[in-house]
Amino acid sequence: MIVNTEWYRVFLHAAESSNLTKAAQSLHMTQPSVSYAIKQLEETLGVRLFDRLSKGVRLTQEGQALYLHVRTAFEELDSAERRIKKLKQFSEGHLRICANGAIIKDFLLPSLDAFHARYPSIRIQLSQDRTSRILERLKQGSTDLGFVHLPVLDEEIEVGASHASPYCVVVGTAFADWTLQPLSTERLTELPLLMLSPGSTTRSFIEGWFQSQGLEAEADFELNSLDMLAEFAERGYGAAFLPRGFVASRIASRTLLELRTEVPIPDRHIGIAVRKHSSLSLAAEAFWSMLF
Amino acid sequence: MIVNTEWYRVFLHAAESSNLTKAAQSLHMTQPSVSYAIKQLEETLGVRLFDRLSKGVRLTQEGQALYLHVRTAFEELDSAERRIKKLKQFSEGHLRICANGAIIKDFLLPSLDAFHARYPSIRIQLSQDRTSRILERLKQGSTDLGFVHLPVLDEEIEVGASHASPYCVVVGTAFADWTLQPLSTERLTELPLLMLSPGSTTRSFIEGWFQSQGLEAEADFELNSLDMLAEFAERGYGAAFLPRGFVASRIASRTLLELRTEVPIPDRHIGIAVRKHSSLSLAAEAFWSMLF
DNA sequence: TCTTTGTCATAGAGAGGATCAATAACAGAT
DNA sequence: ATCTGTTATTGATCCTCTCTATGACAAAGA
Repeated sequence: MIVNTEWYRVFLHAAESSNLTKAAQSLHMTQPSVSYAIKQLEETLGVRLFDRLSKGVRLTQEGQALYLHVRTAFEELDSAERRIKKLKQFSEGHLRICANGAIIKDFLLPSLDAFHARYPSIRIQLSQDRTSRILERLKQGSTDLGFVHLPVLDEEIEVGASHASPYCVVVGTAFADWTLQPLSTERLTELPLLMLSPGSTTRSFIEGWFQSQGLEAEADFELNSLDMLAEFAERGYGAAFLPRGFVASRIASRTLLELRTEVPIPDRHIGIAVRKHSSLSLAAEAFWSMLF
Repeated sequence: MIVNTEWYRVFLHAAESSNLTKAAQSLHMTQPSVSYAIKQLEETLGVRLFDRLSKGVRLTQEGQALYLHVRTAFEELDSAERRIKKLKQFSEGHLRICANGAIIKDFLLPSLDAFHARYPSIRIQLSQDRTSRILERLKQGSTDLGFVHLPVLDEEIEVGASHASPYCVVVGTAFADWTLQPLSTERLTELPLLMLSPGSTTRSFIEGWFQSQGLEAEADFELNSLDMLAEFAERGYGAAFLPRGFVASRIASRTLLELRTEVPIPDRHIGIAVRKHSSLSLAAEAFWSMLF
């Protein structure tokens, strides 16, 4: 049985006011329209829903039964619309970002500051996570933008724009004499190496650079954050590969020294990842356009 | 927010098939119509509900939230329609009658037999009850027809048709000599009187007859059913006022004797009562037309 | 790379149904 | 009897949905 659900809306109002004229008013219709709709409904269902009295209408037994169901159905639709309204407000004033820890300090922070200054009422949700988990979250729709190092090979992910992030190798002042001339990659391996824990894309990036030259990088320290790497490098434990932006102030103040290499260290490329075909929230759109 | 609920129906199918073309098929519409409806819904709610992919559509976060609500709402409407269908079948094959005990045997039974013979599949629900309670049940819609003694003064009740039911006074053979000549009402009061318990309309009817002649009827026996009254009269305990139809066979077999009275005992009038303006069920309609 | 296939979107025309204004019909109440 | 408040009916109108035809696009395959 297929019943025009708009008739149910009319029925609902009629049942609640027991008066077709009043129902028409609350529905912003005329009384004959209501009368017509009720008649259609009754004929479609094959049941008389109201007894017509001289001063209004009265639900029949069947009408009463129908009313209970229809009321809960429309209450459900009401709550659906309220829910949507809330979600809309929320998502419009909401920016969800995931990024690698390396990227946050090196690249994201200034943009984020600017965004927050311009749209202070937009709530920012920033999650630091590993690249693989960021992609997962994008795919399940629980974040809007993902900032990851390229390349990203996932079929369902799209990289919107990219940004080069220069890397450098730094040591503490204890190794000052290593800075006098450019180093071959081979000589570099003679230094103790400070690296992130295995599995991170940043570490793979560095290992890949060595491997492309037929050499094996062996980590002497395995630490969990860029901060720790910089800290240990400063104290003279060895050499660390870090985003130049991240260590720029330390290099300027000469607590860290940059090594020159014969083979240049390639830039890494930071990309903005989104789920393919997903429509961006307004906030995400705004943030995106502030980045470039 | 007022949203055309038919759009929700389209949305529901689209969400369930993740494919507007297939949704259109299951809705017996064309794909552009579905596309249009979804667009309307999205614009009205101000939210994008689907991401459009190259092979179908995918619910957005908001769409998923909406879907859950809309689904339960339409499930509710479904169950409403199933409920109505059942009620319809039921009420069409269902006759609900209430009647005074006195009327059942005296008047209703033969008609009921005929009705049952003609419509054996229609379920008959017969409740024996007091007049006041019958009127209550009519007013609350829990019975279709009420068979009661007239007059009925209730504002909300309508009496459709009436039928005269002759009454008589009977005694057992022990009082045979009382039958020789017509009795004045005064003499009648000298007999022990067998009556129904106080409060019944039948008893009021009899008391009213005495009172209209300035006499007081005093009950010697107060019993609860016509059968009991006949039984006690037969055994010679006194005189009972009973519907002539009810005691006809006993009079014929001379186990009960009818007294003649100078002032004739008026007929009682049985009426078919219905709630004013209520539409009768098919079965009730059929039964009604068999009565006259 | 080009074609094919499957998808959704758009445009414009058309039809059908909901809506309306006017009025009738009806029942209670005054 | 008349008045008031209700629902039902009618016929015209208008709007909205639906349709056909076509476009646009993306993915898969030749």
